[in-house]
Amino acid sequence: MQEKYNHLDVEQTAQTHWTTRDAYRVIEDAARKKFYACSMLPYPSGKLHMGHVRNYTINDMLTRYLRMNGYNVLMPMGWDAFGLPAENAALKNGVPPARWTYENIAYMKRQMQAMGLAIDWSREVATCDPRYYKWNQWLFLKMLEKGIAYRKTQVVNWDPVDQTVLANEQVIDGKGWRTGATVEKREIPGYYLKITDYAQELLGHVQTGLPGWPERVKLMQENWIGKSEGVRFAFTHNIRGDNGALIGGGRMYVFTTRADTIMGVTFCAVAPEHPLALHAAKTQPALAAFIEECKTGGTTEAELAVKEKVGMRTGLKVVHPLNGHLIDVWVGNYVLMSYGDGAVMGVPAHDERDFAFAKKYGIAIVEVVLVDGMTYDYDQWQDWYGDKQRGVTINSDSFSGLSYKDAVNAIAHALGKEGLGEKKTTWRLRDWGVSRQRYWGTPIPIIHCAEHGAVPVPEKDLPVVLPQDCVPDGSGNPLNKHEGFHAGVVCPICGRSARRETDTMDTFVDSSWYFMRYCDPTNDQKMVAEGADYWMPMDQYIGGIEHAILHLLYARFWTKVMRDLGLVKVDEPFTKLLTQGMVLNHIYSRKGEKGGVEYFWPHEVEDIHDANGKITGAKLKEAKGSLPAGTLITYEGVGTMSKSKNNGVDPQDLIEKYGADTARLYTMFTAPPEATLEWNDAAVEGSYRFLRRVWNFGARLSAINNIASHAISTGVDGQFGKEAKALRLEIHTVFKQVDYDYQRMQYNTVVSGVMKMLNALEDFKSDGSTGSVMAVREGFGMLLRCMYPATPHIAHTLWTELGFAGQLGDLLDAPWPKVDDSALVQDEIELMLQINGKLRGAIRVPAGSGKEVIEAAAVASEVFVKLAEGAAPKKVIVVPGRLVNVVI
RNA sequence: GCCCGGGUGGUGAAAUUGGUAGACACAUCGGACUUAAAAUCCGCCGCUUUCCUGCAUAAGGGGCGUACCGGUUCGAUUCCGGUCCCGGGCACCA
Repeated sequence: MQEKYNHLDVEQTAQTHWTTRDAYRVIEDAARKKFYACSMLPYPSGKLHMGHVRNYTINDMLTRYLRMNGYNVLMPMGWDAFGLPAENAALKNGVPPARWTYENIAYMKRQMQAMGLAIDWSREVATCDPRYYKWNQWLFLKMLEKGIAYRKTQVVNWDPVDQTVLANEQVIDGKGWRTGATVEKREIPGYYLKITDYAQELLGHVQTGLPGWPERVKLMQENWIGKSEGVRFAFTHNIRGDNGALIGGGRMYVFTTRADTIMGVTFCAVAPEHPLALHAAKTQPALAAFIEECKTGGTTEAELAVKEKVGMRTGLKVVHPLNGHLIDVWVGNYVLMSYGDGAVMGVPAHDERDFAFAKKYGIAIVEVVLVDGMTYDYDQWQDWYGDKQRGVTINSDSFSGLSYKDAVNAIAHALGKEGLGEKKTTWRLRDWGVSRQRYWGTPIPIIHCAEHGAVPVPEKDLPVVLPQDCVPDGSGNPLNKHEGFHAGVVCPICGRSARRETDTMDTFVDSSWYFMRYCDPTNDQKMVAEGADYWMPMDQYIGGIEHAILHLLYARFWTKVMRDLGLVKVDEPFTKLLTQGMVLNHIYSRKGEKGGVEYFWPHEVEDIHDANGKITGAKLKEAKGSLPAGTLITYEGVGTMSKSKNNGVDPQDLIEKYGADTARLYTMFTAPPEATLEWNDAAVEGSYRFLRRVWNFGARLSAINNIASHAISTGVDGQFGKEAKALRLEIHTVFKQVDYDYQRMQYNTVVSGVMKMLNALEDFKSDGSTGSVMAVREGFGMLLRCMYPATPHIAHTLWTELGFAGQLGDLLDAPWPKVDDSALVQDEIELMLQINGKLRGAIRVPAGSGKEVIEAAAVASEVFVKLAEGAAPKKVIVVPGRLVNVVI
């Protein structure tokens, strides 16, 4: 074999071997234990980034490990190929999104192949392929039929200059990203999916049906779904609209989880779009202007939450349902029309936000809950004002003197008697709006007829194919102007000329079921074929923690819809979930003269540290453009790697310089899979060095005559000398830990274990006896199999070169090693000795000693005698195999 | 603002979840090999030397130490309460 490790040769040869064998094609086989291990499908942004490398290496390690353990393992791959970045690239380069996307896919696929991933490429899926998105359209039509999909207005970010809808990402500080114009909220019609119909089941399964999911993800989903029990009730009024009818039937509904405080209501607030607000604005120009002002700014929850809470009186009054007081109706910028009934009651005494609002506008504060006899201070909010558990109602007529629970029951009962309210469960979760005013997505299969309105495209006409030749220019959806898309379109009902819907679907639709399509990706008869019954549910899903809520919740919902339509049998798609941590890198920027921000690559700057070693800033290493070397650069901290911030690391450089095995080993070794990884490329060299050491050891071994014939025969302990026994104890002890770490997917310590194995083998002084050679061969054979899932190329080559393949077969399917218990037997063990909980020394006792023997040894030890100074032990705690603690 | 997670040496981290804190590595430094360099191999590597023994900044012992403050326990990186900082998500980025 070659004396020097040459990663190019090794990786090429191994990959050719696997390709020739068609090693990764898997077929459904009911006789074998199946395992479906899948990564979240990548967006084809151009190149792989380190997050991908990390994700797929985890997936690949799992796949190869399980295959050696006898499983029929599926590892598929696909492309989340629709989306905004392709349109942005088109704006920049004038290249149609389709071409850009397919070129990226081709490039990234080559990169994945160079990484040596055990992907079954025969199942590849691209979501922009009509054979795929046809089924998005098909299921959407089924949902329309079932009433799961419906149409209503949605609020979007509107750029008044470009006359286009903006994504939240395209709104920067309330301004359009390209025009700088102040963004407005605008209501337009769109399609929604009734995920709220599934809220209870989605919540229930989080709590009981997903034991293989991380607790933190389940908690996040639980909070997102946000079940709350409360009371929905109405204030009454006789305000009439222009048509003479009572607005809202004379009722203004609100929802509250604090019905016990209803007697403390001193105002109400409605959303700017609420019918009462719009009615009042007709006669009050100031109010109309205020409502208009509320429309500025973006739509994100974060933005609304930090916005100052402001309001304006409408002059309208409504009647309190229990005490008959007339209550002022305000318009509040913090009330959302899309949440509940678009109106809230205001109880300043017991809600922090209402308190602040009341102080600001001089609204009365009426204390109606007393906590532990504490004195209410009307000037200053205290946290206990909102404490419902310890409170007792006061100032509440017949509802006074009650606990929270009793007060809510009594008040709900009283409202019920009047027919003005009842207990209700509400959800924070909102229905899923799937309409996007964009080109590069799945066309929504609807035809608009002047007479019949929005008419579903007949199933036989699917797919509605997206034209491939559009180049977005930033002003609206190019499908509106694409004549071919609308040519010859007729209403399916009356046959008269009509227009296609030009909205496309949210790309979360694409990613909500692709993992079922992998089971039979080109089937043109069925959305999912029988293969899905074999592979689903997915056994292990792996992806970024950033998808903990939206993607995972939508995929769970979509699966349940498919189940209810009889397409699949599973309730939940993902049995186990591993949420990989983000790969972060430092971000360096500088404000340009014109106000824009320029980002710098980490390698272009040198950090400036304070006395504690913290980075406070940076300076340019070399001149760049008009900026001289040494120019001060702002350090923005760490953040996810992104193209726009110039802080991505291209794995291609690593692969070319050191090989895929080094890139894989490094990403696995540097941090545990679930942890955030702050990039630091100084340590890559070390991983390469380790592989070279493994290679060199293998080369030395192959030089020993007949090494291949020294197969181990377990259980024949007598054949090993003392040194060989010690080596086997070390190797098998470490292997036991490595195997445990494989099972819990803690791959960083798997790599540590492999390093420990090599250290032990290198330190071993062979006496040339058969036992010595056998122990080394056994140890190295175990090492190769342990490192193989992480670094398959080098392991495959050494395995073959050293003749292991001849005995145990191709490493792909070689049997996973077993711990030889006889190698773990020890005569004597060491226990730590603590006195009063402090470590003072150690004692040696025969293995398997009982508590009495250990106690006696501890008390008799030199350390104890010296420190106890004759005092008798008060208590002795023995932790088997670890330590003994004597309390005196 | 709200929800979730994290914080351990110069650096990445480990500690099988209450039992030897820093395994395994990276970097720096010191040494071997070499005419030299590279490569390789070996060694040191939390703080405290105004805590003690010592000529000693050698060696040994002691004390402190897992973001910070407090608590539970024979024993806390691990459990509980509070604070600070960092990261992820917040429904049209994916």
